[in-house]
Amino acid sequence: MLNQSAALDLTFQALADPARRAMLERLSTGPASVSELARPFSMSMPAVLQHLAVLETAGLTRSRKSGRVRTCEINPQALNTAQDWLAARRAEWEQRLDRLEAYLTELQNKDQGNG
Amino acid sequence: MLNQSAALDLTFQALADPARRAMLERLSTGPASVSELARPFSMSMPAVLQHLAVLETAGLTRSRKSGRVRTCEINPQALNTAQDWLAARRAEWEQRLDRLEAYLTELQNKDQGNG
DNA sequence: TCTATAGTTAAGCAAATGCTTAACCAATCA
DNA sequence: TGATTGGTTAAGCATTTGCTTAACTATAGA
Repeated sequence: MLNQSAALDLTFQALADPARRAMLERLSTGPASVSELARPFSMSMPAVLQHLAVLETAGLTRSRKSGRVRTCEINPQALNTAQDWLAARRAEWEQRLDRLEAYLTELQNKDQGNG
Repeated sequence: MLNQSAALDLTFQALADPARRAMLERLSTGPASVSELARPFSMSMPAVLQHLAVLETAGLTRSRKSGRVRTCEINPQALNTAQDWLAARRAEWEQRLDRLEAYLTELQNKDQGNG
């Protein structure tokens, strides 16, 4: 079991590459084989394999080999970790703005009381 | 103007480091100076500066210098790009599951009609 | 059985990353 | 004015990343 921070490291790192995101985009429409995932890229097979390994290590995809073809699929649950973190940051920020607004309103009210 | 993919590269790459995420977490509670952001880390000042540069280049933060202190703040809008991409992937996946379910239901209905 | 297909491993390399130390500038403050 | 504080730049270095080619294994089909 990986701690939360290490999991986010792997997830965001995996998402930081356009080829890997393209693979995820393809996989979000349904499972695909390795060579099918490789097709859109002008990249050697080993390079594709390495990208897939990064995705799988991050838990963003799973795969199983049957015969000589390996079928990959997305693991949408893994997107949660990333989404939750982003949502939490936004929430904190909104909260802070709310407090700021409340404070400014309070100041204004005091001011009107004194004027 | 950066294209969408390059923006996502920078954003996810910036989020992939625990120190940078910690800085963003701090900033999501309100603005802070460089040295304030540096305090929690056992890391040289230049290292901190570099992390901040990565965040700012990705558009995740902004900063202004007044006197000799530079004040940084989060730019929550930049989180949108990342969140939107994740949401789109999830949506595509859900859609696919829906279609799959519809198809299976259809199969089952046909089967009952023939049985 | 021969051969093409699908994937895998190993080794190597250039560029990017994350850090360091050393040297420095500029705004405060005693 | 001289020292301290806050930040910045430059140079260097170890590690990681993203890719390559070459060599190899295993399954499927003619």
